[in-house]
This record gives sequence, structure tokens and C-alpha cells, in this order.
Amino acid sequence: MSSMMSENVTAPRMKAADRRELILEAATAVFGASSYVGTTTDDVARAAGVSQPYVVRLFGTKAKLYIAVIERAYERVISAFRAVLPGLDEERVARMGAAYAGLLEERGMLPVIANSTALGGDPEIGPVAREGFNSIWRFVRDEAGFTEEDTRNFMANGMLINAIVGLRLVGAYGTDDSVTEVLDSCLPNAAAKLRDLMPAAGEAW
Amino acid sequence: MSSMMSENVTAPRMKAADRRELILEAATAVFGASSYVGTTTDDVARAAGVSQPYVVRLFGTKAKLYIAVIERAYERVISAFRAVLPGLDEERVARMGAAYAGLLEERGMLPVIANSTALGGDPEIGPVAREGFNSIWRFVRDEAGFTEEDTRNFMANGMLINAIVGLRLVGAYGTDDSVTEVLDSCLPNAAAKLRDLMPAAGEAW
DNA sequence: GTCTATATGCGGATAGAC
DNA sequence: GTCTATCCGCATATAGAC
Repeated sequence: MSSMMSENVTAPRMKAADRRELILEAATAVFGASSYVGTTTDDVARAAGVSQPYVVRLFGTKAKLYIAVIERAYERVISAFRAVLPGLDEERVARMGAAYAGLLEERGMLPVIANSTALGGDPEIGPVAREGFNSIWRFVRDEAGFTEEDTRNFMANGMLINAIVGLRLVGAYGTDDSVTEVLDSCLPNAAAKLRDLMPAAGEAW
Repeated sequence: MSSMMSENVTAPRMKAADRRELILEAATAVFGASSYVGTTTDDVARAAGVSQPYVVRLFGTKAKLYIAVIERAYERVISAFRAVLPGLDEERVARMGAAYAGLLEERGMLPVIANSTALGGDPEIGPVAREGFNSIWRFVRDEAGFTEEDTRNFMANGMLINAIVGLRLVGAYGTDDSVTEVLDSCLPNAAAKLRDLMPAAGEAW
């Protein structure tokens, strides 16, 4: 009668690289739900099904873990954009916008990016967030070939979406219909997607 | 030889309301520089020249202090917009944009707003940040009389500026000229203003 | 590779004097 | 109205077993 009922005393052995990726995914969801400050390494650990010291062991510090999370998130955005580039035509603004909206379905991805844009003042995180933002900017302008003005408008719309996501202005929290109207005019269907994906207050994503 | 050199052992007596305002101003600068998480109540206290327990005493908790700060900031944005409304004409988009940019000169005002848009997930702060954002949205649309589309574009540009401010993409941190180009195309002169106002890494504002 | 146990430090908050 | 002293909790990080 020793360990019968205790589930998950020890997570199944796994290659460190795989475990890393698993933790990064969980961490993205948790950081996305509660922001950098509001999340503890223990929250991340429990979401990933491992012990708190182990996530610290793997990533060194909480800040380094978060940095790994946002680097991965920014890369993901670019890969999503890149995927819709082939055969780029007149619709590339709409298609890339849709690609961004599609990321709403990947837990925490957009919230994490939104949050990272407010952390430029942090000496460790700031440089990484800036580089991520810049990399998207450059991609849109140089690889997708947007004009200067289209690039600005595209990024501005993205930041508006980030703010709406960061504020939890839709979903269980939404009170003002005008906001979802706006969202709809930014990216058709994004509002509906957000509504579905948003957890109730206090819930995890 | 007792208290000769000790400066400010006790802050000069003052009406609580005035002290409150003084602390709010200092707190705006400090929260703006280091974000909500990165700031301690002691940081605020020292910036305001009072003791740490006293700021807690006046505001109850750190979260309540921050809430007071962002409420004040959102009100300030609206008052700045309202000030340029009389005799509103064709230029109202440009004039309100300039009014927003003018707030760059008030320490921490824009950074605080930028940061608050990432804290929607916080059960205490979230509702206040949402209400602040909504109030600006409504003002632009209903009182300034912007069209639905102009409102969205205006807010989107504002969020882009917030992101640039939040990321510290200009000033001592700026590395990519393309970003200041963009800022200039959003709001003429804003980039130069930002450059002047941004502190070096790690410095207080 | 992963855990348990624990040290450590920091920051928010309280008590109470002046 | 404002401070000093201090408590206390919590979360990060370490040590070391398995």
C-alpha cells in the first residue's frame, strides 16, 4: 500500500530535448494566461507534469525560461507567415493576417507575444523581445515585400489585436460589443475565435 | 551633531490628498520604467521621498496603488484628447494623434498605459485596464466623432506606439532605424521626442 | 532524468511610536 | 501624517538522493 494511489510521483523518463519542448509548450500556455509576473515556476511545472526544481534545472532561471518561451513564440509567428507566402499575390495582407489569427488556436502564443511587448524595460527580457519584434517587422517588409505603409498598418493591427488579447477584451470578459466589431473589421472571424478560446476569469488556458 | 547630515529623515507634513497625488506621479514614472512586476513599493516610496510602509498605508496594497495609477493615466489621455476637440475640423485625427504624442513628455504616462494592456488576466487590475481602454475607444468614436474605421486605425496606431514604447525600441535602446521611420510615419516628431525621453538601460525615468 | 527537501532572500504588509 | 522595526509568506533556487 505504498505508492498505489499517488499518480505521477515521477514523470516518465524522456529525452531532455523532448521534455524541454513539452515544458515550453506548457509554459507558453501558463505565461500567456497569467503574464510573466503572475506566473510562478511551480505553475509551469504543474502544467507540464514535472517538479518545480526540474524546470529550473532545465532552464536555469525563470527569466531564461520565459526568454526561451518568447523566442519560440516569435519564431512560430514567422513560420506561420512564411507558410502562406508561396504564390503570394494581391491577397498577401489578408492571408498573413489570417495566419496571425490562426495562432489564436495555439495556447498562449499570442498572449505571450502581447505581454512581451510590455517588458522592454527588463534588462534580460527586453533585448529578446525587441529582437523578436524587429524580426517580424523585417520579415513583413523584406520577405513578404510589404510597402512601408502596409508594413506599418499591418503591425499596428497586430498590436491592436495583441492589446485586445492582453486586455481579455473578448470572451468571458467582453462587455463592450464595439470592441468585437472592431476585431472583426481587423480580421474577419478573429473575434469568434477569441471568444471560444478565452477562459473564464481566473481559469487556466 | 545628531541630525545634521541626514536628509529627509521625515518627509515634511502635507495634506494626505496632496501626498497622494505626489506619490501617484512618482509611481507613474517608476511603474512606467520597470513595469508592474518589476517595481517594488519601496521603489515607489523612494522616488516619492517617503517610506515604504507609508505608501502601502495610503493605498492599501500594491495592486490598488497601481490601479490608481492607471486610472489616472487613462483619465489623463482623455483630458488631453478633450483639450484639442474644440473647433474640431478635418484635422482631428492628426490633432488627437499629436495630443497622444504630447503625453510622451509626462513621465511614465504612456509606458504605464502600454503595460496595463498586457495585464487583463489579473483579476484586480484587468477590469480597470479594460474600462480604461474602452473609455478611450468610446471617446474617440462617440465624442470625437471618428468613423468606425478611423477609430480602429487610430487605436491601432496608438497600440503600435505603445508597443514601441513598451519595448523601448527607441532611445538608448534603439538599434533598427526602420522602427523610428515607422514611428515618424505614425506621428511626426514622436520618434525624436521618444529618443530624448528614453533613459539608458536600467536607469530610472 | 527527475524527484524531495530545504535554504534563502525579497518584498508586501502590519504594529506601533512619534 | 509619517516613520522605524519587523513579521511573514511565497517563490526561486540549491543540494543531494534515487
